[in-house]
Amino acid sequence: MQKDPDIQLELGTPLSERMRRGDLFSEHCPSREVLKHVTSRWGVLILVALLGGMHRFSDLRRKVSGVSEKMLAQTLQCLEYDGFVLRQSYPVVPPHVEYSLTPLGMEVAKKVEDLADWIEGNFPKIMDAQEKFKEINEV
Amino acid sequence: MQKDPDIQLELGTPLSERMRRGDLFSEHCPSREVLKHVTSRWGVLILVALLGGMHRFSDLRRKVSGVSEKMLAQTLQCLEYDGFVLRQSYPVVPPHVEYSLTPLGMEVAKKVEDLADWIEGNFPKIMDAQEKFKEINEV
DNA sequence: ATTTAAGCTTACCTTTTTGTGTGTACTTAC
DNA sequence: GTAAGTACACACAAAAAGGTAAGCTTAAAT
Repeated sequence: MQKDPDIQLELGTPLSERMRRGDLFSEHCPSREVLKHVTSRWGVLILVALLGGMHRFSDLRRKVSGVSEKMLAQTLQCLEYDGFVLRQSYPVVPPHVEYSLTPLGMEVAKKVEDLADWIEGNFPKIMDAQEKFKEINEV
Repeated sequence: MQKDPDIQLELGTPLSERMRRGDLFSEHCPSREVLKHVTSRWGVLILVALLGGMHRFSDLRRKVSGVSEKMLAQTLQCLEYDGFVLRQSYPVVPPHVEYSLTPLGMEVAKKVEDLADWIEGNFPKIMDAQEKFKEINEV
């Protein structure tokens, strides 16, 4: 009987450790927010794109095809806030802004790229599995 | 001048290669769907949870705290469809269903866990960055 | 003289995602 | 006799994400 049923105590790990790293399995874990930014629809693509080096806003917009200006700006702000992206603006006309990865950002971006690459590389296998599923479940 | 402006031709990579792996940067790339399933709010947590071995529906519901039954069922179906999760149901009363990772699922799950672990482990650094951002931008 | 471009912001609207509550069929525990 | 657990499905509602179009500033290109 707990006051807040959301707080899960995992007895295997000491409390201090859980506070320091957060525990993604427990609700309201602050790490979930960061995870959301990183794994968001456009977050993934932007991070991977920036692994290729510095990009201007419009470069990113063209590279990550399908993203709207609004979403690009918003996602970049999240990633900047988390310390993954560095934004350098030069106050000239027309505006000139450069986006790049911070050292911290490089690390996450590599993890994200790993995942993305795996999916791209194994896409044929996945499609096979999907076909089999459809056959079996007569969809 | 193209009929479908969404189709981006990246001249660095041969066409056959792009068709086989898909290109996440181009809109409507089918891999984006799979990526969405895997990086979805609950997809990440479910995959990581299943790395710990077979789970029943309710076990997962308790472990991945915050997930609703509806979302759990839906996400599991997506992951099953993609060939990442194996569902074995025993027609007894009350119902008994076991979920586990396929070999393919283990591979993605590891990539996802890598990412999740990195975020959990570096969360203090991220928080520091967030604090600095707030100071500088007087939020 | 008008268009184009840069990098956004804002308001408004649509689509997608997620949550809630209910029902089901049956058994075991209280 | 009633409640709880099991693994969902379904209908409805709320919330979040995303798209669209306009505006801003100033200079260069047409």
